[in-house]
Amino acid sequence: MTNSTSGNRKESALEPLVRKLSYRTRLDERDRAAIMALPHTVKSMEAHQYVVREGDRPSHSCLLLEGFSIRHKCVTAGKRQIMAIHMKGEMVDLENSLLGQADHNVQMLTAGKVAFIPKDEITRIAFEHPTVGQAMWLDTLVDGSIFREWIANVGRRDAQTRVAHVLCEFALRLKHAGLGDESGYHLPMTQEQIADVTGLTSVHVNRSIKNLESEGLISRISPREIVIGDWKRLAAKGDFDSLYLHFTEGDPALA
Amino acid sequence: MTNSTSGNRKESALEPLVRKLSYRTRLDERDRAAIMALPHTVKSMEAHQYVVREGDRPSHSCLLLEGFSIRHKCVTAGKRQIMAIHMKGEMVDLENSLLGQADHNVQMLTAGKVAFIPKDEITRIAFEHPTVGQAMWLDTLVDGSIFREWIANVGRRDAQTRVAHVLCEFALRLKHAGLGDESGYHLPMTQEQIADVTGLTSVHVNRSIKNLESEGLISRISPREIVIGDWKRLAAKGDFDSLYLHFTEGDPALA
DNA sequence: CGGGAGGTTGACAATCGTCAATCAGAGTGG
DNA sequence: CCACTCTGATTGACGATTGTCAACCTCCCG
Repeated sequence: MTNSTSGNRKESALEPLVRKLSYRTRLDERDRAAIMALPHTVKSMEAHQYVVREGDRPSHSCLLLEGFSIRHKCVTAGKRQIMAIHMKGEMVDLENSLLGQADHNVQMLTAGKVAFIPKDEITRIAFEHPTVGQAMWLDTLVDGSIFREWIANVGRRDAQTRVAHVLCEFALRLKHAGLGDESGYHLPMTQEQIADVTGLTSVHVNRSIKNLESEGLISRISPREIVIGDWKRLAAKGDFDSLYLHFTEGDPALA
Repeated sequence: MTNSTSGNRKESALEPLVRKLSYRTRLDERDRAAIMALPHTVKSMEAHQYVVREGDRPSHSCLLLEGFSIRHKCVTAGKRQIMAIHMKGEMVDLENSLLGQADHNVQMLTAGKVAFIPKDEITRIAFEHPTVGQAMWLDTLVDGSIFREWIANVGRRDAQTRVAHVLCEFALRLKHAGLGDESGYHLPMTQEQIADVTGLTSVHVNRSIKNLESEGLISRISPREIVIGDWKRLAAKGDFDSLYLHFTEGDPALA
């Protein structure tokens, strides 16, 4: 694990955050500069390494620069539920740092890099640059929208539909992050991890994937290389409507 | 249905919002006055009446003044999932109004009153009074925390545990809203609605409740009058830890 | 008194979980 | 190059939780 601290040089590691926040909110030059100038530490993380643990009182908020991370909780009987998956450019710990005590774990899914920003700096920039604050707020609202869809996914869809839905969400989010497109992609998770996303068992996830395959909705080069043959049919099977991702929609009043 | 518009008289209907936001964030007099002065319309709503429908482009954000409301989505096959329940003093529509297009429905569970605030006024106050903006942001983060817990609830707990967990959450939230305490309360929902919260069927919710009753964890005067005999045992059965409600915890940096 | 919504119960079916064995691929050391 | 090992994927047999269907009950209200 290597650390590197940077103040506000021209090539700030926080550029992905500027890009992310600019997506739904128009930021002016001073806003951008203020984000880039946020003090931070970049840390290389190994796969499975914890970023935050439930019960912690984090002093920093985290921005994911490379790799994938998950949020999860453990319930009684040793079961685990994954509540979110994050990719390049996403803030993975506003919740835990701003709310005081972490109510869930944040863990690296793959190796990657994370920028740690003191939480006081987050609240400061939100106060001094209200537009930046609103942009982060909007981001939190989109996270909430995804949480709601996941509640519906695990609560009211059957196994095959759940898995298909997750595959669809991945496709669009990876495309949005510049990591693939809806014709196919590399799944960064094991079937057991997909099980923890969908509230199923790994055995049943395997069967569901095989069913999708036998119905011709997807094919696989290797177990994790997903090829989506017919996006529309897969989306229909997965009861997938991308509205909840709020990609193209934004409030013009905030632009 | 009666309407009444009020500008910024002394007794603003928005006082519950001030109280709510003050809970985790220290607001000064100007912040409070600005909230109270927000233009709004108060509307009496009937039970089952929709506040926002999926696909709408709401022009107003809503504050629940009296009664209970739910957020829900419909999935294929006519099934429905309730993603949130709201009570007095909660903003029930920041998500839908700020994100442009509504990704879910908001519907009254009981009769009640709702204050409609133009969404532009919400973004304006957040910009002009950053502390108020941060308070609303924090509120959004707490909502997100509850969403995450619900994902875990429907994803990884068995039927009886899910129902017990929901009963526990209700008890504490009703107490917090000044509507009861953890010794018991009146449930504002039918068993079918509890089913839509827990991802079960009404028949199975009924069996789960009866089981909780036969184990002596709760008793009922009538089907909806819940008496919690032993809070600790019920919380244990429901795998309930109130941390995720973030009642007592707040970031001192934001106070 | 009648109607309706919601609650309760039983019999049976289906989805999904558990257990356990086997397979496939990547990395390691000899 | 070849065992060896480890993790993850795959499959089958069986069991358990939960859903479905349908009946009946209870309470409230006009």
